[in-house]
Amino acid sequence: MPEPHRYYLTTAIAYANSRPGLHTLYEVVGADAIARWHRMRGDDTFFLTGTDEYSVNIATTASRLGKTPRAFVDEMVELFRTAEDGLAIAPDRFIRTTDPDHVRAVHEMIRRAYANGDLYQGTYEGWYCPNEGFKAPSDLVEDAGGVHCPNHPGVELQWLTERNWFFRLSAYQERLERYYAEHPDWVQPEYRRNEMLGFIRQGLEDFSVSREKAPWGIPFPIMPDGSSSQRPDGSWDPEAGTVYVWFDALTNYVTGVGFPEDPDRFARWWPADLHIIGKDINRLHTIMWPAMLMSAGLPLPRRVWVHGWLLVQGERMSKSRGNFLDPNDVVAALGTDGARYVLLREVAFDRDSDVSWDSFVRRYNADLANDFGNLVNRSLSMAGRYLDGARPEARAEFEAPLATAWRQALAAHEEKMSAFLLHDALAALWEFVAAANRFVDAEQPWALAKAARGGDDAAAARLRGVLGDLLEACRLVGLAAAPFLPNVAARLAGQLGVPYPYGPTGAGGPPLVELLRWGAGPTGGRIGTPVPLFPRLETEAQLAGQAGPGGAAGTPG
RNA sequence: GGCGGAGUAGCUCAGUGGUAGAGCAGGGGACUCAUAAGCCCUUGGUCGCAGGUCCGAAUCCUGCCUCCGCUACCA
Repeated sequence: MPEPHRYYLTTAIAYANSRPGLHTLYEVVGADAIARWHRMRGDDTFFLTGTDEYSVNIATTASRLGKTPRAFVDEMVELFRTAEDGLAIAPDRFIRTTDPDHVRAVHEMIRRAYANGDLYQGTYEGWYCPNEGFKAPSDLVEDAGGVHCPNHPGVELQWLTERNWFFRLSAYQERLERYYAEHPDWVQPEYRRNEMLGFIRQGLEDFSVSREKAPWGIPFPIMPDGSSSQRPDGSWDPEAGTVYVWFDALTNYVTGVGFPEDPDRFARWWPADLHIIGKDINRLHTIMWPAMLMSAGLPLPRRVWVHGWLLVQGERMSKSRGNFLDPNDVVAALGTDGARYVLLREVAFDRDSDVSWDSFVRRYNADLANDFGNLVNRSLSMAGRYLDGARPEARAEFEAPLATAWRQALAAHEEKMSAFLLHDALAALWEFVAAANRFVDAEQPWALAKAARGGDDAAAARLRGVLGDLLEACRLVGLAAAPFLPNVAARLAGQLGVPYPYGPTGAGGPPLVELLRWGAGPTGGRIGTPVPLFPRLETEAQLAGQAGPGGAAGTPG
């Protein structure tokens, strides 16, 4: 199958209610690596991420801090962008639900649903927890004192009645089931698909898409009588209420690529190739969102990938639990590329994984400092010492044992990347790194060098071949791992004395597959000065010191 | 409660009928190019429990125990 010429991928937009946690940016780091992989392969890539900024809670928090909601989210967004910069995340657009074009896109989605007969006025009523919003009866606990929210037992519940617009999700059950049947892998991993299919088969209820009493939101564009809620002066009639935040949030995926104002751009990028989301919002993305798109007459995304959570001692890392790591601390301790690597290697992309400072440091030292970093360092040092810094060429594929190992490693790596198993994709590359380290000990270049100095021409030739193979191995791993290690990849190329043709976001060079062939590097030239790419981290205590007070999760003591 | 998944070495996991595996962590060794890294060897498991089928079960069947996911409007 030919590679698609364009690739559009998204993350869920992050809820801008407080500073970002590592567990939130994990998803963005994974998406960024996939985006870079596509850019380097030569695909025209559009990577969208951003922030979800409307909600009653945000308005409440802002008010408590004496700020306007807008001023508050501006501050939060700045924190997200700074943390993402630290992780070398390079979106093609950072979308905010407060962006003006997004408001217009949401209005268009609402109008289309209305025109399609999928919106009607109804009444929503139920127990309302001031901290969490409306609660389903099954989510409440009842005792002698009455009914309360299990998460906020001290907060008194209110019985509220809202007149809302409802979306006719019930009308989409069959169409969704058919879509699932005709696109069996559109939700992955498979068990996540099965959960949603089971949910659909239970029958679907309509859901509300407006809120009467949530002023911090996108104005609902339609009055109860079906007329526009926009007034002559351009403002929106507050009587119409606001758009339910999930309807708003999901729409960001089409806003980001030009809906509805730039039809050419939208036609080029939509449907999305990939939505990457957390398992907690699976239903929104694989039931509600496709129904919204069907209603609007738009094609459905090709794939939704549901990743797992970061766990701390078996519990979900989250801001409310307070057991989260600050991404800035992790970057300070491990570096940008080190942080990206340990996150994506240590956490399985298809399920939950326990993380800790200890596991990060061990992974960093074992894989980056000891295995790969040291391989680069020892290979360059030997070339500098034994060959006077002249860059030796790799041997031909048929006489280079590492070339065979590379072919296998690359095939495994690409298979895992295509399946979004990022941790396994890295593991495949690192098996090759281990093979290269074994190769050094098997060949003993220092012994060859000694023989060569003694006038053994065959040993001298073999030495050049062995070192050429090793530098080639380093070049190949550096390039293949570049979506994960974008900064180090460029530095490594400099040390190896080979060009690095890709730009800061991974775009601009030749298709990666060409440069990943054994022997595809330039010939001749000189190597640079070896400088450790990943300085070894000595102790956890040292790390904890660097990490500061925010680094609570898994810190000893 | 219903549906689904999992329990294998200290940790994370692979292994769907034929003499228990990997990585990391732990122990020992030889080497020296290297970030005291790398390489080689190695300790360690009644494969959740109890039955059953089979010449043979981590693997199939039954029951039980434990854990997890989904079971609709915080985002």
